[in-house]
Amino acid sequence: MLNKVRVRFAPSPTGGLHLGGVRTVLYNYLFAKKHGGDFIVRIEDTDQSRFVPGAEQYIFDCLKWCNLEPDESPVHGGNYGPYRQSERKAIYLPYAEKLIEEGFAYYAFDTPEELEQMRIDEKTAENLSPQYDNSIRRKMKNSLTLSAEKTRQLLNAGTAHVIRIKMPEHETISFTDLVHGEVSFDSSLVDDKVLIKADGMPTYHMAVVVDDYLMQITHAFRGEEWLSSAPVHILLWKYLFGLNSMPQWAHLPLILGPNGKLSKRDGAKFGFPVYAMNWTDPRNNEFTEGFKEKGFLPEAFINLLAMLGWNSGSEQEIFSLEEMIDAFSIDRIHKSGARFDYEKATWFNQEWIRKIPVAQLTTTVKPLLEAAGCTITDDNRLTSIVQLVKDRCSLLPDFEKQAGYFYLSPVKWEREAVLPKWTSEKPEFFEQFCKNLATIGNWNFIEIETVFKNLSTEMNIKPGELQLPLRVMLVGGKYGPAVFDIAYWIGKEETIARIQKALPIFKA
RNA sequence: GCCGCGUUGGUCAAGGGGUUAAGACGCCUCCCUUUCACGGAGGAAUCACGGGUUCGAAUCCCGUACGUGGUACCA
Repeated sequence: MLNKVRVRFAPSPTGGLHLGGVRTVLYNYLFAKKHGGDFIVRIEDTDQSRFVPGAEQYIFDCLKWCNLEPDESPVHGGNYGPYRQSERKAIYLPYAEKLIEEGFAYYAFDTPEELEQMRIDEKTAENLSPQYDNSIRRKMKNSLTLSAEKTRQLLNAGTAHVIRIKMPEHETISFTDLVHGEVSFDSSLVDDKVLIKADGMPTYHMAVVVDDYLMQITHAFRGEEWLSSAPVHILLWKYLFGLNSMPQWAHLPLILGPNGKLSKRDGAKFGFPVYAMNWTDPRNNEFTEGFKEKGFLPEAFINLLAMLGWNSGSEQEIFSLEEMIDAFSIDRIHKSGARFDYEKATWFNQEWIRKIPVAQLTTTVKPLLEAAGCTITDDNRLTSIVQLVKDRCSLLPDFEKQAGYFYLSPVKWEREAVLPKWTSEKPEFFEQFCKNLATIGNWNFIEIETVFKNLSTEMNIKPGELQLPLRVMLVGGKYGPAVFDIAYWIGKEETIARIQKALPIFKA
């Protein structure tokens, strides 16, 4: 590659950041870093009616959480700004006017009502959604059908108008997509897309081309939903800047939900997140859950996303960001959409909980436990506890159950779990056990176990029949690591206290 | 409807003319553990369909079906 690699993620700040969006960011980022290039975030806020306050900040918060920081953006700065299209409004019109001069575009004065009427009038069984294309445009009110004088008149009078591209007739437009290979379209089947809207803002089509050129983008990754409008972009590049400077396109496969395209509805319906972080729409207070708050580690989140539509060709599935950068290549991106599997997603998280350094894990788990009511005064003790239980957790909130009882005495017990084996000599055992525990000088799990085993031998009760009741008394249920480890970390007094507190409830 | 893109177990996928068609998630059985996990050993389950081309097709070609995206002064 001759030029420095420059890629961009271009979201419109209209709501939460979707799984697919984050994956697009990730592939951009991986490719840029792999080739020593720049990753740019450009905000595509050309639709003022869809502007949502806070959405832009939210996007940057998500990128930060994922550790996918841009090199250039409205908040990170850069030499190709401004990075918000709304702030670039004045840039686009001259290019559109140039297209008109050269006969590649035209003014159109049709009102929204007239367009709607056209769609009704022209609709037939063979043409369910009529487009403003080469067959229709000669029936409409535009600078192609109006005299030059009339057009000038309308323009001077400030008549509302748009600028549309004039799609050529029967021309095959083809290009090589980095993911799909050769793709071609018949130009007469593509409509005359609006380039500049009546409010003077460019549409996406105009803005991507001009901005990608001005920002010297070399590779353009975007979702496959854009593939159908690629011919418009190709033509614009050809007319405006020449095909030689056009970025290489890579249309990424879609991420699908349990049935069809993945939507935030699916998340609500099936109980998994689809946004990177929690998002509340300020317009209607509609809340959508995020992976972060659901208890995913960012390392796991980007890892699982990377594997949805790409793989390294090896059997490796767990990748750190650095490993992904190293292994990434566009030619191993799949052509077909991938269905998102929440079970597998949680497996990735489980793997990452085990993989990241325990100190780092502890830092993220601590506030969770505190929020659940645990008072944590000794970080070293917490670290040991996290180490002890982390194999049992696949989502961060699992730590509340698996580590909470080290701080909070159980308030209810799974009596049913022990009742079947709860014979009359058991209470006797535990009362004596408490007395014996009290005599232990050096409180460690070997001592505790020894005392336990000795007494069970003495009373002729199988230790196995005693362990489960002990566990339930200490933690409240059938879970957690080895019982004697638990007793050790709870401490002598607390262990005895918990047994004595639970005993009457089991007797009843 | 029209146009584009796609189709390997339930899901993610390797493989791209000759393979017993990898591996992972999930599921099932067993071992370990008298908790739950982790770990270990097994198991069930796949090339959408129909035609070609070829000695030979999951792999190449053509149809069909299905899925998916687009068909806005939204991105």
